[in-house]
Amino acid sequence: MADDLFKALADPTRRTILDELTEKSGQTLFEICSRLAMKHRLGISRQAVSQHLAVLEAAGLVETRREGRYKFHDLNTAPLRQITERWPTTYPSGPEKGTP
Amino acid sequence: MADDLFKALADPTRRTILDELTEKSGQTLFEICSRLAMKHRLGISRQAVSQHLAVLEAAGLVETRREGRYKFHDLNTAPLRQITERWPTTYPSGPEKGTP
DNA sequence: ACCATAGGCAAGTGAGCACTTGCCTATCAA
DNA sequence: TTGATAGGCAAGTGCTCACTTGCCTATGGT
Repeated sequence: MADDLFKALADPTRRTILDELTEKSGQTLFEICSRLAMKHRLGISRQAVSQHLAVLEAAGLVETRREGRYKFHDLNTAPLRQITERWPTTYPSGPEKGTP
Repeated sequence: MADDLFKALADPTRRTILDELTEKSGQTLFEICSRLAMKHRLGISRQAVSQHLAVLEAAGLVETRREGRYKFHDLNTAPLRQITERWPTTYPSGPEKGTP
């Protein structure tokens, strides 16, 4: 459902998590937590990050794989394509297209 | 700010408005209202649509121009580009636009 | 002038969401 | 086993947001 995708992108913390996974995919929950605290100065609980990851996973933006007691989170940007497919972005390389 | 963009996309009614403006750009408020009622069976007040359009305009997705007592709303999909610029969608062969 | 049309402003309400708190399960090392 | 690490589940709280209600302004036709 497209609803899950846009709802997942609506939160700034979730977008920061996507940024972190873009920089390094395959992180664990605790790894993401400490990165958010260090780099972004986000005082956020582990449970909150876990819930964010669940929302991102429901949107298909994050995929998970378990190995022992670790759960790794991988980024999947494929669902983002349906955005520009739904509302095509007119690239400025085209000829005079009307918008001044 | 990117926050306005994703907040604007978070609501399903606003996304439907973007769909309508994609189909026909330059509609007035009442035109959008009646289209939402007819085509999408959305029982929604005029004020609600007006507030949605304000949010879309704050996000830069809709631009307006006044002519007399009419206010026309035009779609601008340019802000959507920053989404796939922020999280690049992995295309199989570089920045080509052709679908694989 | 009148009146209908097109749109704007502001306060109030209800529901959804982010976040916390607290407790529980599973895996690995000593 | 014990203890520490990695993660999950569920109820509660505060705040944001979508929508309504009501009234107001401006433009155009007759």
